[in-house]
Amino acid sequence: MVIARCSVDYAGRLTAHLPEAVRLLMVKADGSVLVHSDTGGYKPLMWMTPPCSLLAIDGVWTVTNKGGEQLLISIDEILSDTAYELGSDPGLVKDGVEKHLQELLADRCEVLGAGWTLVQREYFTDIGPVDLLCKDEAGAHVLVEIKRHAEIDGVEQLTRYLQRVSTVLGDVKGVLAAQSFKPQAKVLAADRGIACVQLDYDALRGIASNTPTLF
Amino acid sequence: MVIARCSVDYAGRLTAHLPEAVRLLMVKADGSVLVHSDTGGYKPLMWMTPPCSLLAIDGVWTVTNKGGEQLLISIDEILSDTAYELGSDPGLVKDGVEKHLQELLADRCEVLGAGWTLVQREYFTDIGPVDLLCKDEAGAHVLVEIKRHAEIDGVEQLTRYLQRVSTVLGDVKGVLAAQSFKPQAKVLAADRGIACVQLDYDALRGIASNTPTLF
DNA sequence: GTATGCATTTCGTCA
DNA sequence: TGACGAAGTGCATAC
Repeated sequence: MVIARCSVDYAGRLTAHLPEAVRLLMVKADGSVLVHSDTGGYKPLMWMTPPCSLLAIDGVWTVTNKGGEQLLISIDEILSDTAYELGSDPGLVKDGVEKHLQELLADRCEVLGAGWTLVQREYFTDIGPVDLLCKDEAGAHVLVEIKRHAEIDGVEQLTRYLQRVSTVLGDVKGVLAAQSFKPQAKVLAADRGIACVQLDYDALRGIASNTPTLF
Repeated sequence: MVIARCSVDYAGRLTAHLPEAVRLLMVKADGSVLVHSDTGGYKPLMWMTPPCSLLAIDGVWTVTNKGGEQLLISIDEILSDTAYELGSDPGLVKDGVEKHLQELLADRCEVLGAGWTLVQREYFTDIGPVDLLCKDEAGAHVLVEIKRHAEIDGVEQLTRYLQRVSTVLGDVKGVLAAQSFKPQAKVLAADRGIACVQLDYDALRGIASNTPTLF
């Protein structure tokens, strides 16, 4: 970890240049290099992802990638230079993403509609897997696409599935299930006869006493 | 900048947990906090984007967001603690992104087809701007969508533009121009009568001597 | 302020 | 390894 006044150039998928300024240079154990400023969130100003090699000659660091991309760091003054062995990191545990929503809904697809039953999770088509294949109370097939936040892409995706699956299963309905919806997604879904069901993650995780809002 | 043995918990848009290990904690001037391990590219294991506030009590850092998201860092042992004022950073200069491709193509849309002329760049429709509106050698309108890497979404996008614009300009052709294509994008484009033109960025930047591959 | 589209997206998963 | 979809996406820009 080096704090230095430096200028940086990147030549790879694009070209970019950073004028001279004081920045934080981080070199990780896997060889990756990060150039951070004192603002701007978690994304570095410039970086090189592993695997890559670092060559330091005459105050110029040359970081080279497998694909021939290069990061050139010209160091004018070093203000701090520290190094630590951190060791390997234990993995992190996540919860609340789309896959989890899918598992919950698979277990209780009755929240999508009274009397609905699950036929298959991850129902496979040749253009990709459909999240849920259900049957409604009348026994008709329904494709369910699950999103955390539904946007226009989700509607397009489900539309493609519906077209594809209808050639196999005949007439199929579509349901877009999400915790929240963009207005445009709702409009496009309505235009294509796709129902939108708003999910309540906490309610799904808890008891099936809550009925999702239907609109 | 602190190197410490710590465990971290995040509760916000999702919940996540990091067991105790030695990690790098970075606190930027704008208040954002980054938790880095020694591997894994430029993305931190956990983070909080500004604006946010940090409260340190009894070896527990509590980072809180405007939206009520929280990052809890329990520090068991501090191995290093350094601080520097970096000052504001001058902006960086980029080159080679989609907008630049668009400018280059606007100047020489003849690489899309012999005798083609530019009608308008950023041609506006009520569902968004079309990158280029051209006329081919026969005087027919052509919509051009430019991508660095063309995927299925680009085809969908251009399809929507074509439908929309055809109600105004009558019959319109579509061209998807990109430096590279995903196979699926090519197939779907062909299925919808959209031509794909592969671009050579270096050639575009240089002399118009190179003819792009047409397929 | 909200919606839209790009990103050196990065990152995982699965065929 | 390549392709495809999700992301605590972040970020700039147009409406």
